[in-house]
Amino acid sequence: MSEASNTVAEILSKTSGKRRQIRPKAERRQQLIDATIRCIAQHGLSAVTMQMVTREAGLSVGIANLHFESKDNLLKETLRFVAEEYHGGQIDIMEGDDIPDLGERLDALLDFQLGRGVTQRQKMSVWFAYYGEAGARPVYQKIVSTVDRLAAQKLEALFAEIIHEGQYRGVEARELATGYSALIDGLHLGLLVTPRELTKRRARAVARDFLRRAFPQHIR
Amino acid sequence: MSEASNTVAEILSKTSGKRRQIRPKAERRQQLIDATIRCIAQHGLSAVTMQMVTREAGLSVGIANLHFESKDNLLKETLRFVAEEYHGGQIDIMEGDDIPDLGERLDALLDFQLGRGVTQRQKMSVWFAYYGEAGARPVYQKIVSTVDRLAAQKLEALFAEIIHEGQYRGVEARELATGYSALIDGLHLGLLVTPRELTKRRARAVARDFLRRAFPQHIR
DNA sequence: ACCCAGAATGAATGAATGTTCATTCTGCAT
DNA sequence: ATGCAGAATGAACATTCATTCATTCTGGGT
Repeated sequence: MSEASNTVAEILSKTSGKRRQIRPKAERRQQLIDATIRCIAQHGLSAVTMQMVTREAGLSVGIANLHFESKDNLLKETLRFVAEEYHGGQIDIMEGDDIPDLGERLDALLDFQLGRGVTQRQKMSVWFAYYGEAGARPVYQKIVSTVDRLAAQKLEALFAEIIHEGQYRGVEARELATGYSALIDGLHLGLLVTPRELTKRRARAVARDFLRRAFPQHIR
Repeated sequence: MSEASNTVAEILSKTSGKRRQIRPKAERRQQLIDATIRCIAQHGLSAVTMQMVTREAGLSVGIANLHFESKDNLLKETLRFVAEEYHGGQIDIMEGDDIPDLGERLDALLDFQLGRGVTQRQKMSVWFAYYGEAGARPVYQKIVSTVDRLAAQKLEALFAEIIHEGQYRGVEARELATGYSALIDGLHLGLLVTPRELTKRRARAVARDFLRRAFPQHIR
């Protein structure tokens, strides 16, 4: 009977080296979201399938519908995660008092927005994949605009502080903040679509140029 | 025999009011591309189906594969059309000598980029739908970057002319052109995703602000 | 008046994909 | 040791969609 006692799990562990593991719901959710991000970045949103995502996560197909109700929901939650991570990071820098100097704080913000390595590129892909669908999907619009609004307010507040400190004339915080945000978005697009023409180095220089022209005393 | 002489076309023309018409290939191609644009804008790139496109065009399903070889090809050609239309329009303005004053020419460019009505919104949707997939699809990257490069060169040339004419100091045409292009792209994104917060009017003001800060003598 | 090249049609086909669920398995509690 | 709650699996199913192609139709040329 020793041969018949081989369980499915034992056979699997011998052939593919994998063994079924039970993990809490929250962990599996994150695992699936991470896999979704990688899949979108590599294959594009429209090519992503459930099979692809679960394979990438090293799990079975059924599990995605166990922890998320549907593919639609998984994609929605993935967008929410990326949006909150990106905007959360910005907000932490902007309202963090660990960098008292306002000019330095701006620099830190720029570093966050245009820095990082491959990971950042993956997030960018996801970001714009959803933007592309946002025109037709109000759900996506809502998720993005909710977090976006808060970040925009913080940025405007930071700019207002800087304008006050530098006693700059003829500039409006609101207008500048809108412009800066748009500029960063546009640079991300350029980095994604035409990486040959726009390097990360140049993108940074362009963004700094914008800030320097607006706040010459704070950005040298 | 009079009853049996009813052709399919005649029956169709009585029930749906439509009659089969033969038109040259080029016309059908454009008709299908236009329908594709409307479908992408309304339903999103990932939801577009051949049935949807051909119904929107008022044609049968088979015809799409007759004039384009495949769905993939139809989508590719649609992107090419939108890209060339947008960049072509910009280039016409930039190198057109019908507006001798450089400041006015800049204004005309801005009008083209952020003006127009509903049509423009449709094109924007298409534009970003493809950007979203570009990270994973080199074909799209190539189409966009090809036309993009030419427009970028023209813009840089225009900026260089303006810098020379105004004898502006401490500004580089190349850097400014990259920044301006990114800014416009970012504003388009904002108009698409958060139309509540960013109106077309404000987008224009922000873009003009950028130009005014760079070329104060040319843009008042 | 008739012909026919090729434009147009849409039912049929097969492949791909999201979702379900009966079954198996794990690890904690007893 | 043992039981069991619920986590995990993946074959099966139903649907949707791109593509094909046999057939029908059109309009210019003769």
